[in-house]
Amino acid sequence: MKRSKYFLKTLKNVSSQEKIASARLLKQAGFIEESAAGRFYFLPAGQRVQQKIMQVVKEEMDQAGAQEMVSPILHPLELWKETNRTNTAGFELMKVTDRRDADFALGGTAEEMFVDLVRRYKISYRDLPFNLYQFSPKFRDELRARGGLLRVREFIMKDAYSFHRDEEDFKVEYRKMSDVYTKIFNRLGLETTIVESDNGYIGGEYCHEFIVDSEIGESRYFKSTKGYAAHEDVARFKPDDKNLSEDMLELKEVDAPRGTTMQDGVNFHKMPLWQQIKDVMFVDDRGRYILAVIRGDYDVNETKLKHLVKAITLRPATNEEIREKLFSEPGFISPVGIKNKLEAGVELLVVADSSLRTIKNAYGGSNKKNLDLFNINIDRDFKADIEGDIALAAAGYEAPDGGILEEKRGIEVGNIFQLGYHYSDKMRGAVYTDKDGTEKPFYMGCYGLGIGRTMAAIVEVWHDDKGMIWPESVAPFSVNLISLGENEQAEKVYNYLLENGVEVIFDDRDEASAGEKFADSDLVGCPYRVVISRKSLEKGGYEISKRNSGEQKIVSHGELLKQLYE
RNA sequence: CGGGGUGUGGCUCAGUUGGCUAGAGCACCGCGUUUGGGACGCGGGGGUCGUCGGUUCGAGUCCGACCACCCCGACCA
Repeated sequence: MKRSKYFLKTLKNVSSQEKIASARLLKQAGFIEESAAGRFYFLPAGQRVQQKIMQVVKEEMDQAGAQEMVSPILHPLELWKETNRTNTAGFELMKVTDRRDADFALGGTAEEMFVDLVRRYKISYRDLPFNLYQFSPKFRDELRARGGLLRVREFIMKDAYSFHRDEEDFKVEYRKMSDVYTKIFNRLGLETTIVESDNGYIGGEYCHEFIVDSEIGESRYFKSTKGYAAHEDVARFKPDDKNLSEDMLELKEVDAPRGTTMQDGVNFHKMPLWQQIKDVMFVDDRGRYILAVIRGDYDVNETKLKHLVKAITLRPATNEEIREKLFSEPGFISPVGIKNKLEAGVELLVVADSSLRTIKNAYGGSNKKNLDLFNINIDRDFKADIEGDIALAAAGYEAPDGGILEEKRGIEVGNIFQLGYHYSDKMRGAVYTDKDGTEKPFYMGCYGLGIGRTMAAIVEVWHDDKGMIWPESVAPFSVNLISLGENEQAEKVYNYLLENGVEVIFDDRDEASAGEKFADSDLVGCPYRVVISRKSLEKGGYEISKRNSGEQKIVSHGELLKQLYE
């Protein structure tokens, strides 16, 4: 490709507001251009990169036995109603209506479509397992797009869906996909951490995200010094035992004219924070009151709580609700005796965090203003409806594997989900015929990979103050050939490289100065730069330099190809 | 949805207490000179100042509404 004719307009000045390197560089180098917020044009150079990323993904997916296909982008809305995702999808679903008033969702993910496809056939256990995937535009009406390609409203995603007889068979595929993803990202120049994550509205049993560490990433996760890694929403830790050797003392009420915060309790009673009980009242989507009870030095993890009580949404209860519906007092809520006063029709679930088993003789509120209780002990003084892990992890805590948790930030570039029977249960007829002649639901998995976000992540990792530094696997061109007043010789080299299958962009512009060509070359970031000038010819050939190391030397015409393939 | 901010040639921005024909740099076009780190000279084209309404002799500038975009938060595979 000749630069003089290539639709690549690099910019000298780019908005000072753009602080994220990948967004700034991709725009400045003319790879992408924003249409409306979160919707991007991929210009020729950007599209070359995008296609190369897709090519790597395709090669590895095919190698793993997955089969590429494509589904419609408009999904019949009835399908989303079947799985109730019109309400629970985490992103606002975009809808369109056709002239006959038929409603469609603009696909943000395609579980329903693939299940709907598969259930149209009579599938035998002999057909299983299989894994179908596609590259297709996805639409998500995000509240806020940000960071160039990092968070957008329209993007190309590789999404794959696997169908299995049972969990055991699924697990083979899940592990395989995990390996495939690691390999894909490595080929793209990215190191990823596999992080346990929340499955969110997709449902299913568990999932993992692939995260590229980066300061500007939006995903926060915890990593143990011994290897365990989990998203902050689901990260587990071992609460340390505090005073278990103490004897249980008698429950007693004490005057406590104090403020309503945890710290007020500590200051007033001069007792440690961990010995206090923290009580947080929520209301869920069904109107149930949920009292989360946890050790005072920990915080409640709403995601864990939501899963434990099987709620779709949670909100904090208001002070009025606490007083008028639960007959308690904000700042003095207690699990002790709170259920005794409930009116008919008011449902209250007491959820205790396992950390309450690490302390004895706790102190805390009494459901009455300015009165506290001492020596509260679980089981003896109150019973939990549900007991489990609802604690928010933090840096420095002990990880489940015995290491110490460290807080990390990163960009989520892919994820893999165990869907289990989530979709095949909800969608009628999503069954195969087993060996014994009975119909059984599919056991499923799905596997997503954002192409544009991966591109942004590559730039975040691979750039310097002059521009991007593309790994060879995804560079728009391998060679940026620059002629400084030696167009005739350069043209020969250009044709020679093309004939030998080298992807080259030839900067043949007469009107651009040497400095401009060099600056552009650094900005665009092709792995190799080859300069042909009077100076290089005098030294016996062409100057070749590597973008990633800056290493530079003069090579003769005959050595050029060898240098590029080294 | 809450808080903050910005809308002026394609881009980055200036434009004073309301006052002459609305400016600069970059980009673009023409001619010429240039080629090892974002060249130079001369000439040129391009703006209903986000939209609508209001105040005024007069509005880019003041007021109101709306729209778009950006940042923070909420939210979020």
